[in-house]
Amino acid sequence: MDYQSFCQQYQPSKKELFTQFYHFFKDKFSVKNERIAVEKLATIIEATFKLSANQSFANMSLRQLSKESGLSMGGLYAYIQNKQQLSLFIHEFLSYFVIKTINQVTNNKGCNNLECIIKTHIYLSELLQPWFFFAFMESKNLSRDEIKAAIQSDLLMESKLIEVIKCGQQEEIYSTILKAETVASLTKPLLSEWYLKRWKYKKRGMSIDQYCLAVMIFIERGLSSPHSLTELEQS
Amino acid sequence: MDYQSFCQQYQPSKKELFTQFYHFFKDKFSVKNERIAVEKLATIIEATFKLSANQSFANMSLRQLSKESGLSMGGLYAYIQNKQQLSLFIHEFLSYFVIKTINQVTNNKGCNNLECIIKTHIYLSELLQPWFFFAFMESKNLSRDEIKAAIQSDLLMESKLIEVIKCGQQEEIYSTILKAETVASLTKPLLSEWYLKRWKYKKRGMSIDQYCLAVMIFIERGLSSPHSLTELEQS
DNA sequence: GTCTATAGCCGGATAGAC
DNA sequence: GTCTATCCGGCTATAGAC
Repeated sequence: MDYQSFCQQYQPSKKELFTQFYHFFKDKFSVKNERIAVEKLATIIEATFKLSANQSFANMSLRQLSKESGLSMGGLYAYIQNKQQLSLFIHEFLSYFVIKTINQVTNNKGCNNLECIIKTHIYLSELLQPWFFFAFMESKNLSRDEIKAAIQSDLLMESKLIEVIKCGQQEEIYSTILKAETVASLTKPLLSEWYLKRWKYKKRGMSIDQYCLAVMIFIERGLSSPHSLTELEQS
Repeated sequence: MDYQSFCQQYQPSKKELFTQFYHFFKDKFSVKNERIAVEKLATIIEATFKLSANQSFANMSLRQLSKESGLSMGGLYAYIQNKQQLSLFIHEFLSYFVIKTINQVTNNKGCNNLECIIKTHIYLSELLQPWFFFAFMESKNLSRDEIKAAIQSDLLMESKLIEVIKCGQQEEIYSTILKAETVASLTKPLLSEWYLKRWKYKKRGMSIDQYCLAVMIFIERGLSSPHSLTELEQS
């Protein structure tokens, strides 16, 4: 699986994405016309990403947002009840969407190896980079309960990693110098790195698949037992 | 070198730290009595860390800060010219302090190996965890020029890493599958992970030296050339 | 050096016309 | 559905007493 083939199967168009978004929170919007709502929501969310990427969500005023999105202040409030809810919407939908996609991928492909899980996460974070970036940066401002909900997709990813690693360790494909939990924990920041510092790698001319490869080399080697290392080196 | 010995040599007391802080910005404070200023600055900065850890610097009001630090609103303004400057002070001093310490360590010890550089960074980030956390989270709100300045310690670290890795590659101790720049880039998020998620590892009972060991295993293996891998495994 | 009191502004949110 | 106009609270920052 490479990025291109992943996209063909799982990349939603902007319209598809925000249609799902609309239906996920349907009853919360006073705007009932789906066609209009989907379009405006896309504008609002994207403007939010743009503005809070430079400053931060807290520093973004709704006046700025209204200007950037082309809606009036009043118009904005047809889509959100208050500012905080806007942030919440983003967190909750991302969490839902990530979990859904991860489950899809792992089920469909019978893909239960490290490489597949890691690539799925990196590819997803590429497709939804502003979402991931926002969720990472603004997670602090959620209330306890909201954090719990938003963290689920993170936990799912981590548990999938641990599961696969433990499995490999039992089959003695992987070394047990490091606990599965430790490897999983060290893997996660390598996944975040891609969407947090994407500009850096783009600038350097590193493609997403090259990045995945580098991460895989790191992890596979960190996990490799002595007799498998020589093979790895040759491949 | 372990954490304890690092502390003995480099850990500043709170008083020492904020005395340096005071002198670094001396002319900016209207309070001239050093004894008083150092003490109050410590209170203010620590209150800032506490408050912006839960919310964010942007969401922290100066009223909250005045309550938390025990100074009145007016009193605060003897130490800062405005809110933004408070954030700037933290970034600038941290950058200065990190660069200073890294240079000290690498010079004193003739410590020019990967392990030493990585440990230095992780140990430092432990000593100054709130500073590092703050700098990471609030870096977005700096202006372009300020970012450049604050990023210097980051660059220094990265260039030191690259240098050492390239050196090892030339001596054929390290493999060249991955470019030195790539390994350095993948290493940095592993360093940040410790101060960003410290509670997680504390809770799990993982000590800082255990964490360093795990990171070193990851990286050394990612870099190891085939003939050195077997040795590594046995050690 | 530090406080209280207050100026002045800006941001979130709402009412009501269209 | 969307806009304009406006309210009101809270924020940063300052003036001036002690």
